[in-house]
Amino acid sequence: MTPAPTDARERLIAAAQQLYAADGVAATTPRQVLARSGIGQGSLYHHFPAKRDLAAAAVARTAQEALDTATAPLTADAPAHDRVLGYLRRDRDAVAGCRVGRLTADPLVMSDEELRGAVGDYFTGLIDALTAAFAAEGLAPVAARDRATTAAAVIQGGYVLSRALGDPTHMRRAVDGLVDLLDGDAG
Amino acid sequence: MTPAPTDARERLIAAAQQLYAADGVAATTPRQVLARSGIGQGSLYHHFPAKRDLAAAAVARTAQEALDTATAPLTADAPAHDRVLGYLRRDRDAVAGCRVGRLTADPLVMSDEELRGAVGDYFTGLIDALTAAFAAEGLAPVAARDRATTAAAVIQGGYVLSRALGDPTHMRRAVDGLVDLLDGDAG
DNA sequence: GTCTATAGAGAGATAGAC
DNA sequence: GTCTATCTCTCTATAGAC
Repeated sequence: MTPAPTDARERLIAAAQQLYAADGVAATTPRQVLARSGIGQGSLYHHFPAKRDLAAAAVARTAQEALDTATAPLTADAPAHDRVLGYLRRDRDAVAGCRVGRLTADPLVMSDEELRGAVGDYFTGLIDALTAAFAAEGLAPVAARDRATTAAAVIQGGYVLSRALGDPTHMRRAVDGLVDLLDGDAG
Repeated sequence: MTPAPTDARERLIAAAQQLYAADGVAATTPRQVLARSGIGQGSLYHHFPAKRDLAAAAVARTAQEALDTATAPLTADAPAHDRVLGYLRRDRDAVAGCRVGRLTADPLVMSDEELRGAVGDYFTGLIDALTAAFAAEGLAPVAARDRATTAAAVIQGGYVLSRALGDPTHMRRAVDGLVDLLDGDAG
């Protein structure tokens, strides 16, 4: 009749993920994680020797979840162009910012090789999936890779603009401008 | 024979700007600003009652400088298309990230109306300048605005990708992919 | 206007009972 | 494995002499 052996651990990770999405890793304190998770001080340091270790677990989880979400439309059973549009037009909370992309501005993440690696892996996976979709549209390898990078950048930049201006419209405009070019309306 | 009356003040702002570019506002301590500027504790709090006030001065300065730099190629005496390319291909330290864009992930900046406003004004000015350039190329107002937002997003996203992966190549690819579309090589 | 010294709060982390 | 209590360090800010 043992309870889920890592329940406290999982609750700590979930609480950390939520707090990191709002304030980043460096600005989130262990006390905040305890308050949100309802777990006690001793348990936190039993499961995670230091703040950095909790951060590594929570950031890896967030990056994996975000990659799954992002690549889902790109690997769907549909024409390549529709898959790209599915990625670009996916529902997003643009004003909240990208929970992975924002970590590139977090000093604690960028100074830790493992944390930084998790963020990098997310973008590598995303660009790879986009590159495959553009290649399936018939683009040459280099052009597909460049265009995939452009598409990922438009979404990341759209987050930055919408967050800076407190308005989701800017994400929409950034995507509309790219789709316009992709559909060859102008040149 | 009075010395420059605001010399200490200016040195504090300059030191803060450098530190904010590296670590952000929230993670930069008054002690670091003192160490880098060579100014004493008392002087800091004489010129700036609180950390927030120094941040307001330094962020406003950085945003203004960045806007001047960004719009210089866009307002040059050249054909509109060349002005846009001048903006897109400007020399950037991509791995360092955008010193303004990164502030959208800073809790201290985003929770302060004045600081957030300075960041927003930068992007408003940038998008306006880009919109004017695309309109001068003959694009209709809405299309010009959307495409301007896309261009600004590509640069901001290029910063995020290059920083996440520690490689300036990704900024270059994001720009190349956009230029490819702008020049109508594909569609 | 600048300095040194220091206060008060909260950070990250540890101790040790249960 | 979880708890409460507490330690040490650094943070932001103030005090008061010069």
